[in-house]
Amino acid sequence: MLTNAELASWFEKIAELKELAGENAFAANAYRRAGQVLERTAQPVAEMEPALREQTLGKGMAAKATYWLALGSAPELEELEATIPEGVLRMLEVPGFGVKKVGTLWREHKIEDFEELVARAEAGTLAQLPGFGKGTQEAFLKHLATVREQEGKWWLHKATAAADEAIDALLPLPSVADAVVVGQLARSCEVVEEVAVLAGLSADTPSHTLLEAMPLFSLDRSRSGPGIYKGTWGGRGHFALYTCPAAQMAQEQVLLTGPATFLARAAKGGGTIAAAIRKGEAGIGEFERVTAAWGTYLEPELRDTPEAAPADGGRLVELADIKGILHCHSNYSDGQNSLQEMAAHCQALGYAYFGIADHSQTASYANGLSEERLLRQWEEIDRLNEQMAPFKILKGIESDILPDGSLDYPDRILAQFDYVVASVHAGLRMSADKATERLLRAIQNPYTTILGHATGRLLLKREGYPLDMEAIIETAARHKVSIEINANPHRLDLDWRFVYQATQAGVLLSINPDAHKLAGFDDMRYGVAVARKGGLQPAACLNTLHLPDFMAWLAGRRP
DNA sequence: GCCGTTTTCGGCCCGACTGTTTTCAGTCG
Repeated sequence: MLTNAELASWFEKIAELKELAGENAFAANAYRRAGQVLERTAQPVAEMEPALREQTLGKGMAAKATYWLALGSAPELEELEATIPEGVLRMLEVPGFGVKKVGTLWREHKIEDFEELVARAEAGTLAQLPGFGKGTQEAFLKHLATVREQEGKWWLHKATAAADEAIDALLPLPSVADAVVVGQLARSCEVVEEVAVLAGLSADTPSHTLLEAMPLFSLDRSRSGPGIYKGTWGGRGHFALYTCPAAQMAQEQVLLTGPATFLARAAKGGGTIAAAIRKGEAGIGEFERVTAAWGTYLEPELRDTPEAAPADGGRLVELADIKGILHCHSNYSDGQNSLQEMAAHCQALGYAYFGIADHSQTASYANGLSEERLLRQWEEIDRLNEQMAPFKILKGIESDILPDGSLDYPDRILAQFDYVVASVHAGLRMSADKATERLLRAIQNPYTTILGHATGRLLLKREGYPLDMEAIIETAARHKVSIEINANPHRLDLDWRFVYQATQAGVLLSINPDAHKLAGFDDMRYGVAVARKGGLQPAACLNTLHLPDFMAWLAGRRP
Protein backbone atom coordinates (compact mmCIF):
# COMPACT_ATOMS: atom_id res chain seq x y z
CA MET A 1 0.00 0.00 0.00
CA LEU A 2 1.27 3.43 -0.88
CA THR A 3 2.30 5.63 2.00
CA ASN A 4 1.56 9.31 2.33
CA ALA A 5 5.27 9.98 1.94
CA GLU A 6 5.36 8.23 -1.43
CA LEU A 7 2.30 10.06 -2.68
CA ALA A 8 3.74 13.32 -1.37
CA SER A 9 6.98 12.81 -3.27
CA TRP A 10 5.02 12.21 -6.48
CA PHE A 11 2.96 15.35 -6.03
CA GLU A 12 6.06 17.41 -5.35
CA LYS A 13 7.99 15.91 -8.25
CA ILE A 14 5.12 16.71 -10.59
CA ALA A 15 5.09 20.28 -9.28
CA GLU A 16 8.78 20.67 -9.99
CA LEU A 17 8.59 19.12 -13.44
CA LYS A 18 5.56 21.19 -14.42
CA GLU A 19 7.46 24.32 -13.50
CA LEU A 20 10.47 23.08 -15.41
CA ALA A 21 8.23 22.46 -18.41
CA GLY A 22 7.21 26.10 -18.16
CA GLU A 23 3.66 25.61 -16.96
CA ASN A 24 1.90 28.13 -14.74
CA ALA A 25 3.78 28.25 -11.46
CA PHE A 26 0.57 28.52 -9.46
CA ALA A 27 -0.82 25.45 -11.13
CA ALA A 28 2.37 23.60 -10.25
CA ASN A 29 2.07 24.93 -6.74
CA ALA A 30 -1.27 23.23 -6.30
CA TYR A 31 0.54 19.89 -6.61
CA ARG A 32 3.29 21.05 -4.27
CA ARG A 33 0.76 22.05 -1.64
CA ALA A 34 -0.95 18.67 -1.88
CA GLY A 35 2.44 17.07 -1.29
CA GLN A 36 3.18 19.27 1.70
CA VAL A 37 -0.23 18.55 3.21
CA LEU A 38 0.44 14.83 2.84
CA GLU A 39 3.79 15.14 4.59
CA ARG A 40 2.01 16.54 7.59
CA THR A 41 -0.86 14.07 7.58
CA ALA A 42 -0.46 11.08 9.86
CA GLN A 43 -3.51 9.16 8.76
CA PRO A 44 -2.74 7.20 5.57
CA VAL A 45 -4.63 8.67 2.62
CA ALA A 46 -5.14 5.10 1.45
CA GLU A 47 -7.33 4.44 4.47
CA MET A 48 -9.33 7.67 4.35
CA GLU A 49 -13.03 7.91 3.51
CA PRO A 50 -13.47 9.74 0.18
CA ALA A 51 -15.00 12.77 1.89
CA LEU A 52 -12.03 13.19 4.24
CA ARG A 53 -9.63 12.63 1.38
CA GLU A 54 -11.27 15.52 -0.50
CA GLN A 55 -11.26 17.69 2.57
CA THR A 56 -7.54 17.01 3.06
CA LEU A 57 -6.29 17.36 -0.51
CA GLY A 58 -8.97 19.26 -2.37
CA LYS A 59 -11.28 17.81 -4.97
CA GLY A 60 -8.90 17.51 -7.90
CA MET A 61 -5.84 16.32 -6.02
CA ALA A 62 -7.91 13.81 -4.05
CA ALA A 63 -9.14 12.34 -7.33
CA LYS A 64 -5.55 11.99 -8.52
CA ALA A 65 -4.48 10.35 -5.28
CA THR A 66 -7.39 7.91 -5.50
CA TYR A 67 -6.43 7.01 -9.06
CA TRP A 68 -2.75 6.52 -8.17
CA LEU A 69 -3.63 4.42 -5.15
CA ALA A 70 -5.73 2.10 -7.30
CA LEU A 71 -3.00 1.90 -9.93
CA GLY A 72 0.01 1.79 -7.63
CA SER A 73 1.76 4.38 -9.81
CA ALA A 74 1.35 7.93 -11.08
CA PRO A 75 1.03 7.93 -14.88
CA GLU A 76 1.01 11.74 -14.88
CA LEU A 77 4.49 11.75 -13.34
CA GLU A 78 5.77 9.04 -15.67
CA GLU A 79 4.52 10.94 -18.71
CA LEU A 80 6.19 14.12 -17.53
CA GLU A 81 9.46 12.34 -16.86
CA ALA A 82 9.35 10.76 -20.30
CA THR A 83 9.36 14.21 -21.90
CA ILE A 84 12.47 15.35 -20.03
CA PRO A 85 15.98 14.02 -20.68
CA GLU A 86 17.52 12.04 -17.84
CA GLY A 87 20.48 14.39 -17.61
CA VAL A 88 18.16 17.35 -17.10
CA LEU A 89 16.35 15.52 -14.29
CA ARG A 90 19.75 14.92 -12.69
CA MET A 91 20.61 18.63 -12.87
CA LEU A 92 17.62 19.33 -10.64
CA GLU A 93 19.29 17.34 -7.88
CA VAL A 94 22.14 19.84 -7.72
CA PRO A 95 21.76 22.32 -4.85
CA GLY A 96 21.35 25.81 -6.21
CA PHE A 97 20.00 24.48 -9.49
CA GLY A 98 16.27 25.05 -9.54
CA VAL A 99 13.73 24.85 -12.32
CA LYS A 100 14.67 28.21 -13.80
CA LYS A 101 18.39 27.57 -14.09
CA VAL A 102 17.96 24.02 -15.33
CA GLY A 103 15.23 25.15 -17.72
CA THR A 104 17.61 27.75 -19.19
CA LEU A 105 20.39 25.19 -19.60
CA TRP A 106 18.06 22.77 -21.26
CA ARG A 107 15.98 24.95 -23.53
CA GLU A 108 18.21 27.90 -24.33
CA HIS A 109 21.64 26.30 -24.21
CA LYS A 110 20.54 22.84 -25.35
CA ILE A 111 22.50 21.11 -22.60
CA GLU A 112 20.72 17.85 -21.89
CA ASP A 113 23.56 15.61 -20.87
CA PHE A 114 24.76 15.81 -17.28
CA GLU A 115 28.32 14.93 -18.26
CA GLU A 116 28.33 17.80 -20.73
CA LEU A 117 27.45 20.13 -17.89
CA VAL A 118 30.28 18.66 -15.82
CA ALA A 119 32.70 19.09 -18.72
CA ARG A 120 31.68 22.73 -19.16
CA ALA A 121 32.12 23.46 -15.50
CA GLU A 122 35.53 21.80 -15.47
CA ALA A 123 36.55 23.73 -18.56
CA GLY A 124 35.32 26.94 -16.98
CA THR A 125 32.81 27.74 -19.70
CA LEU A 126 29.71 27.24 -17.56
CA ALA A 127 30.48 30.57 -15.92
CA GLN A 128 30.29 32.27 -19.31
CA LEU A 129 26.62 31.48 -19.88
CA PRO A 130 24.28 34.36 -19.08
CA GLY A 131 22.79 33.95 -15.63
CA PHE A 132 25.65 31.67 -14.60
CA GLY A 133 28.76 33.05 -13.01
CA LYS A 134 31.95 31.90 -11.36
CA GLY A 135 30.18 31.39 -8.05
CA THR A 136 27.60 29.01 -9.48
CA GLN A 137 30.27 27.10 -11.36
CA GLU A 138 32.46 26.68 -8.31
CA ALA A 139 29.53 25.64 -6.12
CA PHE A 140 28.64 23.03 -8.72
CA LEU A 141 32.17 21.65 -8.85
CA LYS A 142 32.30 21.54 -5.09
CA HIS A 143 29.02 19.67 -5.03
CA LEU A 144 30.38 17.13 -7.53
CA ALA A 145 33.45 16.54 -5.39
CA THR A 146 31.26 16.03 -2.32
CA VAL A 147 29.03 13.57 -4.14
CA ARG A 148 32.03 11.57 -5.30
CA GLU A 149 33.54 11.63 -1.83
CA GLN A 150 30.34 10.41 -0.21
CA GLU A 151 29.41 7.74 -2.72
CA GLY A 152 28.56 4.47 -1.05
CA LYS A 153 28.59 5.82 2.50
CA TRP A 154 25.77 5.17 4.95
CA TRP A 155 23.73 6.98 7.52
CA LEU A 156 23.75 5.06 10.77
CA HIS A 157 20.12 3.97 10.54
CA LYS A 158 20.44 2.71 6.99
CA ALA A 159 23.67 0.89 7.83
CA THR A 160 22.00 -0.72 10.84
CA ALA A 161 19.06 -1.88 8.75
CA ALA A 162 21.31 -3.40 6.08
CA ALA A 163 23.48 -5.18 8.64
CA ASP A 164 20.42 -6.56 10.43
CA GLU A 165 19.08 -7.82 7.13
CA ALA A 166 22.37 -9.49 6.25
CA ILE A 167 22.70 -11.17 9.63
CA ASP A 168 19.09 -12.35 9.52
CA ALA A 169 19.83 -13.90 6.12
CA LEU A 170 23.06 -15.59 7.21
CA LEU A 171 22.13 -17.04 10.60
CA PRO A 172 19.62 -19.62 9.31
CA LEU A 173 22.27 -21.19 7.04
CA PRO A 174 23.30 -24.53 8.56
CA SER A 175 27.04 -23.88 8.42
CA VAL A 176 26.88 -20.35 9.86
CA ALA A 177 27.58 -20.64 13.59
CA ASP A 178 27.22 -16.93 14.26
CA ALA A 179 27.24 -13.58 12.46
CA VAL A 180 28.07 -10.18 13.95
CA VAL A 181 28.53 -6.58 12.90
CA VAL A 182 32.14 -5.39 12.78
CA GLY A 183 33.94 -2.24 11.66
CA GLN A 184 32.64 1.31 11.82
CA LEU A 185 29.03 0.28 12.39
CA ALA A 186 30.05 -1.79 15.42
CA ARG A 187 31.80 1.34 16.68
CA SER A 188 28.64 3.48 16.16
CA CYS A 189 30.38 5.87 13.77
CA GLU A 190 27.94 8.59 12.70
CA VAL A 191 28.70 7.90 9.05
CA VAL A 192 29.59 4.36 8.00
CA GLU A 193 31.90 4.04 5.00
CA GLU A 194 31.32 0.31 4.66
CA VAL A 195 28.87 -1.96 6.44
CA ALA A 196 30.84 -5.01 7.51
CA VAL A 197 29.56 -8.35 8.79
CA LEU A 198 31.63 -11.25 10.07
CA ALA A 199 30.25 -14.79 9.78
CA GLY A 200 31.80 -17.64 11.76
CA LEU A 201 31.51 -20.89 9.84
CA SER A 202 31.25 -24.33 11.42
CA ALA A 203 32.00 -26.08 8.12
CA ASP A 204 33.31 -25.22 4.67
CA THR A 205 30.64 -23.25 2.88
CA PRO A 206 30.71 -22.52 -0.84
CA SER A 207 30.64 -18.77 -1.38
CA HIS A 208 27.56 -18.91 -3.60
CA THR A 209 25.57 -20.31 -0.67
CA LEU A 210 26.41 -17.25 1.39
CA LEU A 211 25.91 -14.79 -1.42
CA GLU A 212 22.62 -16.24 -2.60
CA ALA A 213 21.20 -15.74 0.87
CA MET A 214 21.68 -11.98 0.44
CA PRO A 215 20.07 -10.98 -2.87
CA LEU A 216 20.65 -7.28 -2.19
CA PHE A 217 24.40 -7.81 -2.06
CA SER A 218 26.25 -7.54 -5.36
CA LEU A 219 29.80 -8.80 -5.28
CA ASP A 220 32.74 -6.90 -6.73
CA ARG A 221 35.15 -9.74 -7.52
CA SER A 222 38.08 -7.43 -8.12
CA ARG A 223 37.97 -6.34 -4.48
CA SER A 224 37.22 -9.77 -3.02
CA GLY A 225 39.35 -12.74 -2.01
CA PRO A 226 39.20 -15.89 0.12
CA GLY A 227 36.97 -15.17 3.09
CA ILE A 228 36.48 -11.52 2.06
CA TYR A 229 33.51 -10.52 -0.07
CA LYS A 230 33.27 -6.85 -0.94
CA GLY A 231 30.65 -5.11 -3.01
CA THR A 232 27.57 -2.98 -2.70
CA TRP A 233 24.26 -3.45 -0.91
CA GLY A 234 21.08 -2.51 -2.72
CA GLY A 235 23.17 -1.17 -5.60
CA ARG A 236 24.59 1.72 -3.59
CA GLY A 237 26.16 1.38 -0.16
CA HIS A 238 29.56 -0.25 0.34
CA PHE A 239 29.22 -3.63 2.00
CA ALA A 240 31.66 -6.36 3.08
CA LEU A 241 31.15 -9.90 4.31
CA TYR A 242 34.06 -11.54 6.11
CA THR A 243 34.12 -15.23 6.98
CA CYS A 244 36.35 -17.27 9.29
CA PRO A 245 36.19 -20.60 11.11
CA ALA A 246 33.82 -20.32 14.05
CA ALA A 247 36.67 -20.93 16.51
CA GLN A 248 38.49 -17.78 15.35
CA MET A 249 35.49 -15.54 15.47
CA ALA A 250 36.24 -13.67 18.69
CA GLN A 251 39.67 -12.51 17.61
CA GLU A 252 38.54 -11.66 14.06
CA GLN A 253 35.67 -9.65 15.51
CA VAL A 254 38.06 -7.46 17.49
CA LEU A 255 40.55 -7.11 14.64
CA LEU A 256 37.90 -6.26 12.05
CA THR A 257 36.17 -3.83 14.38
CA GLY A 258 39.34 -1.85 14.87
CA PRO A 259 40.06 0.96 14.43
CA ALA A 260 43.70 0.62 13.37
CA THR A 261 44.70 3.28 15.90
CA PHE A 262 43.31 1.16 18.73
CA LEU A 263 44.88 -2.07 17.47
CA ALA A 264 48.25 -0.33 17.29
CA ARG A 265 48.13 0.88 20.89
CA ALA A 266 50.23 -0.73 23.59
CA ALA A 267 48.67 -3.79 25.23
CA LYS A 268 48.67 -4.30 28.95
CA GLY A 269 51.17 -7.16 28.78
CA GLY A 270 53.44 -5.52 26.18
CA GLY A 271 53.28 -5.48 22.39
CA THR A 272 50.34 -4.11 20.47
CA ILE A 273 46.67 -4.71 21.11
CA ALA A 274 46.45 -6.51 17.76
CA ALA A 275 49.21 -8.92 18.73
CA ALA A 276 47.68 -9.54 22.15
CA ILE A 277 44.27 -10.21 20.61
CA ARG A 278 45.78 -12.78 18.24
CA LYS A 279 47.68 -14.45 21.06
CA GLY A 280 44.66 -15.60 23.08
CA GLU A 281 43.79 -19.29 22.86
CA ALA A 282 40.84 -20.54 20.84
CA GLY A 283 37.60 -20.55 22.78
CA ILE A 284 38.31 -17.26 24.54
CA GLY A 285 35.54 -14.80 23.80
CA GLU A 286 35.62 -11.23 22.56
CA PHE A 287 35.01 -9.74 26.02
CA GLU A 288 37.84 -11.70 27.63
CA ARG A 289 40.26 -10.98 24.81
CA VAL A 290 39.71 -7.23 24.93
CA THR A 291 39.80 -7.22 28.72
CA ALA A 292 43.10 -9.11 28.74
CA ALA A 293 44.69 -6.91 26.09
CA TRP A 294 43.49 -3.50 27.33
CA GLY A 295 43.23 -4.14 31.05
CA THR A 296 39.48 -3.58 31.25
CA TYR A 297 36.76 -4.21 28.72
CA LEU A 298 36.49 -1.34 26.27
CA GLU A 299 33.19 -1.06 24.39
CA PRO A 300 33.66 -1.02 20.61
CA GLU A 301 32.22 2.50 20.36
CA LEU A 302 34.97 3.78 22.68
CA ARG A 303 37.86 2.32 20.74
CA ASP A 304 38.30 5.46 18.62
CA THR A 305 38.94 7.53 21.74
CA PRO A 306 39.59 5.27 24.76
CA GLU A 307 40.38 8.42 26.80
CA ALA A 308 36.64 9.12 26.92
CA ALA A 309 35.93 5.82 28.69
CA PRO A 310 34.31 6.13 32.13
CA ALA A 311 36.68 5.77 35.05
CA ASP A 312 36.25 2.91 37.50
CA GLY A 313 32.71 2.75 38.79
CA GLY A 314 31.28 4.71 35.87
CA ARG A 315 29.36 3.34 32.94
CA LEU A 316 28.03 4.54 29.61
CA VAL A 317 24.50 5.85 29.29
CA GLU A 318 21.87 3.41 27.97
CA LEU A 319 18.51 3.95 26.33
CA ALA A 320 16.83 2.58 29.46
CA ASP A 321 18.36 5.46 31.48
CA ILE A 322 16.37 8.07 29.54
CA LYS A 323 13.30 9.18 31.51
CA GLY A 324 11.85 11.85 29.26
CA ILE A 325 11.92 13.34 25.79
CA LEU A 326 12.46 17.06 25.26
CA HIS A 327 12.44 17.86 21.56
CA CYS A 328 9.56 16.69 19.37
CA HIS A 329 7.10 18.21 16.93
CA SER A 330 3.36 17.78 16.49
CA ASN A 331 0.99 18.83 13.74
CA TYR A 332 0.72 22.18 15.45
CA SER A 333 3.87 22.91 13.42
CA ASP A 334 5.46 20.51 10.91
CA GLY A 335 4.94 17.17 12.64
CA GLN A 336 2.66 14.49 11.25
CA ASN A 337 0.89 13.41 14.43
CA SER A 338 -1.29 15.23 16.88
CA LEU A 339 0.01 16.35 20.25
CA GLN A 340 -2.11 13.69 21.92
CA GLU A 341 -0.80 10.92 19.64
CA MET A 342 2.80 11.95 20.24
CA ALA A 343 2.33 12.14 23.99
CA ALA A 344 0.49 8.81 24.18
CA HIS A 345 3.20 7.14 22.12
CA CYS A 346 5.90 8.61 24.32
CA GLN A 347 4.10 7.30 27.38
CA ALA A 348 3.63 3.87 25.80
CA LEU A 349 7.39 3.70 25.18
CA GLY A 350 7.88 3.97 28.93
CA TYR A 351 8.99 7.59 29.27
CA ALA A 352 7.69 9.63 32.20
CA TYR A 353 7.53 13.02 30.50
CA PHE A 354 7.20 14.51 27.07
CA GLY A 355 8.31 17.98 26.13
CA ILE A 356 6.68 19.30 23.00
CA ALA A 357 8.94 21.74 21.19
CA ASP A 358 7.16 22.81 18.03
CA HIS A 359 8.62 25.48 15.76
CA SER A 360 8.39 29.13 16.67
CA GLN A 361 6.62 31.89 14.79
CA THR A 362 9.39 32.90 12.38
CA ALA A 363 9.62 29.38 10.97
CA SER A 364 6.78 29.98 8.54
CA TYR A 365 7.99 27.21 6.23
CA ALA A 366 7.51 24.80 9.16
CA ASN A 367 4.14 26.23 10.19
CA GLY A 368 5.64 27.85 13.28
CA LEU A 369 3.32 28.81 16.13
CA SER A 370 1.91 32.31 16.44
CA GLU A 371 1.17 33.54 19.96
CA GLU A 372 -2.48 32.85 19.42
CA ARG A 373 -1.88 29.23 18.36
CA LEU A 374 0.53 28.78 21.26
CA LEU A 375 -2.30 29.61 23.64
CA ARG A 376 -4.43 26.93 22.04
CA GLN A 377 -1.63 24.40 22.39
CA TRP A 378 -1.17 25.27 26.03
CA GLU A 379 -4.87 24.75 26.67
CA GLU A 380 -4.69 21.33 25.09
CA ILE A 381 -1.60 20.45 27.11
CA ASP A 382 -3.40 21.41 30.34
CA ARG A 383 -6.34 19.25 29.34
CA LEU A 384 -4.17 16.25 28.39
CA ASN A 385 -2.13 16.54 31.57
CA GLU A 386 -5.28 16.11 33.61
CA GLN A 387 -6.12 12.95 31.69
CA MET A 388 -2.65 11.43 31.51
CA ALA A 389 -1.23 12.11 34.97
CA PRO A 390 1.20 11.19 36.40
CA PHE A 391 2.63 11.30 32.87
CA LYS A 392 3.50 14.91 32.14
CA ILE A 393 3.54 16.97 28.98
CA LEU A 394 5.85 19.96 29.23
CA LYS A 395 5.27 23.23 27.42
CA GLY A 396 8.36 23.69 25.34
CA ILE A 397 9.23 25.39 22.09
CA GLU A 398 11.97 25.07 19.53
CA SER A 399 12.65 28.74 19.17
CA ASP A 400 14.52 29.84 16.10
CA ILE A 401 17.70 31.64 16.95
CA LEU A 402 17.31 34.76 14.84
CA PRO A 403 20.27 36.12 12.87
CA ASP A 404 21.21 38.49 15.70
CA GLY A 405 21.11 35.68 18.28
CA SER A 406 17.82 36.66 19.90
CA LEU A 407 14.94 34.27 20.45
CA ASP A 408 11.71 34.27 18.50
CA TYR A 409 9.15 35.55 21.07
CA PRO A 410 9.00 38.48 23.46
CA ASP A 411 10.07 37.77 27.03
CA ARG A 412 6.49 37.74 28.35
CA ILE A 413 5.85 34.67 26.12
CA LEU A 414 9.23 33.05 26.71
CA ALA A 415 8.61 33.26 30.45
CA GLN A 416 5.56 31.05 30.15
CA PHE A 417 7.28 28.01 28.64
CA ASP A 418 8.48 25.22 30.90
CA TYR A 419 11.67 25.26 28.86
CA VAL A 420 13.08 26.50 25.54
CA VAL A 421 15.12 24.67 22.92
CA ALA A 422 17.00 27.27 20.90
CA SER A 423 18.07 26.25 17.38
CA VAL A 424 19.31 27.82 14.17
CA HIS A 425 17.27 27.01 11.06
CA ALA A 426 17.93 29.84 8.68
CA GLY A 427 20.96 31.88 7.73
CA LEU A 428 23.22 28.83 7.84
CA ARG A 429 26.08 30.29 5.86
CA MET A 430 28.00 32.19 8.45
CA SER A 431 31.61 32.73 9.29
CA ALA A 432 32.81 30.99 12.45
CA ASP A 433 32.97 34.34 14.23
CA LYS A 434 29.45 35.32 13.31
CA ALA A 435 27.97 31.90 14.01
CA THR A 436 29.69 31.67 17.38
CA GLU A 437 28.60 35.14 18.38
CA ARG A 438 25.03 34.37 17.35
CA LEU A 439 24.92 31.14 19.36
CA LEU A 440 26.66 32.63 22.38
CA ARG A 441 24.03 35.33 22.54
CA ALA A 442 21.29 32.67 22.42
CA ILE A 443 22.98 30.64 25.15
CA GLN A 444 23.25 33.71 27.32
CA ASN A 445 19.53 34.38 26.98
CA PRO A 446 18.10 33.52 30.41
CA TYR A 447 15.15 31.74 28.80
CA THR A 448 17.28 29.31 26.79
CA THR A 449 17.31 25.85 28.36
CA ILE A 450 18.74 23.66 25.62
CA LEU A 451 20.86 24.45 22.58
CA GLY A 452 19.32 22.37 19.76
CA HIS A 453 21.37 20.74 16.94
CA ALA A 454 24.36 22.98 17.55
CA THR A 455 26.03 23.07 14.13
CA GLY A 456 23.05 22.57 11.82
CA ARG A 457 24.86 19.83 9.93
CA LEU A 458 23.05 17.26 7.80
CA LEU A 459 25.28 14.23 7.48
CA LEU A 460 26.25 13.27 3.91
CA LYS A 461 24.44 16.38 2.73
CA ARG A 462 25.48 19.62 4.32
CA GLU A 463 28.29 20.64 6.59
CA GLY A 464 27.38 22.54 9.69
CA TYR A 465 28.32 26.18 10.06
CA PRO A 466 31.79 26.53 11.58
CA LEU A 467 31.80 27.18 15.31
CA ASP A 468 34.22 27.91 18.09
CA MET A 469 32.92 24.90 20.01
CA GLU A 470 35.17 25.57 22.97
CA ALA A 471 33.51 28.94 23.54
CA ILE A 472 30.06 27.42 23.07
CA ILE A 473 30.75 24.70 25.64
CA GLU A 474 32.33 27.07 28.11
CA THR A 475 29.43 29.53 27.88
CA ALA A 476 26.80 26.78 28.06
CA ALA A 477 28.45 25.50 31.23
CA ARG A 478 28.46 28.98 32.77
CA HIS A 479 24.78 29.59 31.98
CA LYS A 480 23.64 26.05 32.83
CA VAL A 481 22.37 25.50 29.31
CA SER A 482 22.11 21.92 28.15
CA ILE A 483 23.51 21.03 24.73
CA GLU A 484 21.43 18.64 22.69
CA ILE A 485 22.62 15.49 21.01
CA ASN A 486 20.06 15.42 18.25
CA ALA A 487 19.34 11.72 17.69
CA ASN A 488 18.04 12.08 14.15
CA PRO A 489 20.51 9.95 12.15
CA HIS A 490 20.78 12.74 9.57
CA ARG A 491 22.06 15.08 12.27
CA LEU A 492 23.67 13.39 15.31
CA ASP A 493 24.62 16.91 16.27
CA LEU A 494 26.36 17.69 18.77
CA ASP A 495 29.16 15.64 17.25
CA TRP A 496 30.26 12.89 19.64
CA ARG A 497 33.82 14.22 19.48
CA PHE A 498 32.74 17.11 21.73
CA VAL A 499 30.77 15.04 24.23
CA TYR A 500 33.71 14.35 26.49
CA GLN A 501 34.87 17.96 26.41
CA ALA A 502 31.36 19.20 27.21
CA THR A 503 30.86 16.87 30.15
CA GLN A 504 34.32 17.70 31.49
CA ALA A 505 33.26 21.36 31.42
CA GLY A 506 30.14 20.47 33.40
CA VAL A 507 27.58 20.78 30.60
CA LEU A 508 24.56 18.50 30.85
CA LEU A 509 23.78 16.97 27.49
CA SER A 510 20.28 15.99 26.45
CA ILE A 511 19.53 13.27 23.91
CA ASN A 512 16.48 14.11 21.83
CA PRO A 513 14.79 12.46 18.85
CA ASP A 514 13.49 15.67 17.19
CA ALA A 515 10.63 13.37 16.15
CA HIS A 516 8.17 14.66 13.56
CA LYS A 517 6.07 11.48 13.71
CA LEU A 518 5.60 8.49 16.00
CA ALA A 519 8.34 6.43 14.36
CA GLY A 520 10.78 9.29 15.04
CA PHE A 521 11.06 8.24 18.68
CA ASP A 522 12.95 5.15 17.49
CA ASP A 523 15.87 7.40 16.55
CA MET A 524 16.73 7.68 20.24
CA ARG A 525 18.90 4.58 19.85
CA TYR A 526 21.21 6.43 17.47
CA GLY A 527 21.48 9.41 19.77
CA VAL A 528 22.35 7.11 22.64
CA ALA A 529 24.84 5.27 20.43
CA VAL A 530 26.84 8.38 19.56
CA ALA A 531 26.53 9.70 23.13
CA ARG A 532 28.16 6.47 24.30
CA LYS A 533 30.83 6.93 21.66
CA GLY A 534 31.64 10.22 23.29
CA GLY A 535 31.78 8.54 26.70
CA LEU A 536 28.54 10.00 28.07
CA GLN A 537 27.52 8.69 31.47
CA PRO A 538 23.96 8.79 32.86
CA ALA A 539 24.65 11.54 35.38
CA ALA A 540 25.86 13.89 32.64
CA CYS A 541 22.66 13.49 30.64
CA LEU A 542 19.82 15.88 31.46
CA ASN A 543 16.93 13.67 30.43
CA THR A 544 18.01 10.77 32.59
CA LEU A 545 16.56 12.83 35.45
CA HIS A 546 13.31 11.56 36.93
CA LEU A 547 10.43 13.98 36.44
CA PRO A 548 10.54 15.62 39.91
CA ASP A 549 14.29 16.10 39.63
CA PHE A 550 13.96 17.51 36.15
CA MET A 551 11.26 19.94 37.28
CA ALA A 552 13.46 20.99 40.19
CA TRP A 553 16.36 21.53 37.83
CA LEU A 554 14.19 23.72 35.62
CA ALA A 555 12.90 25.68 38.62
CA GLY A 556 16.45 26.19 39.83
CA ARG A 557 17.49 28.01 36.67
CA ARG A 558 14.39 30.15 36.04
CA PRO A 559 15.18 33.79 35.35
C1' DG B 1 -5.10 24.06 -10.11
C1' DC B 2 -7.62 25.14 -5.93
C1' DC B 3 -9.93 28.02 -2.82
C1' DG B 4 -13.35 31.02 -1.01
C1' DT B 5 -16.27 33.57 -1.77
C1' DT B 6 -18.54 40.58 -1.33
C1' DT B 7 -20.35 33.13 -6.07
C1' DT B 8 -17.24 33.24 -10.74
C1' DC B 9 -12.45 35.34 -10.55
C1' DG B 10 -8.25 37.16 -8.02
C1' DG B 11 -4.90 35.47 -5.13
C1' DC B 12 -2.01 31.87 -3.82
C1' DC B 13 3.87 31.98 2.41
C1' DC B 14 7.52 34.64 2.66
C1' DG B 15 11.87 36.45 4.17
C1' DA B 16 16.82 35.82 3.72
C1' DC B 17 20.46 35.03 1.10
C1' DT B 18 23.40 34.72 -2.90
C1' DG B 19 25.24 35.42 -7.11
C1' DT B 20 24.86 38.07 -10.84
C1' DT B 21 23.56 42.14 -11.68
C1' DT B 22 23.52 47.24 -11.73
C1' DT B 23 18.47 46.71 -9.23
C1' DC B 24 16.94 41.81 -8.97
C1' DA B 25 15.89 36.82 -10.06
C1' DG B 26 16.36 32.36 -8.32
C1' DT B 27 16.78 29.28 -4.59
C1' DC B 28 16.05 27.69 -0.10
C1' DG B 29 14.11 26.49 4.27
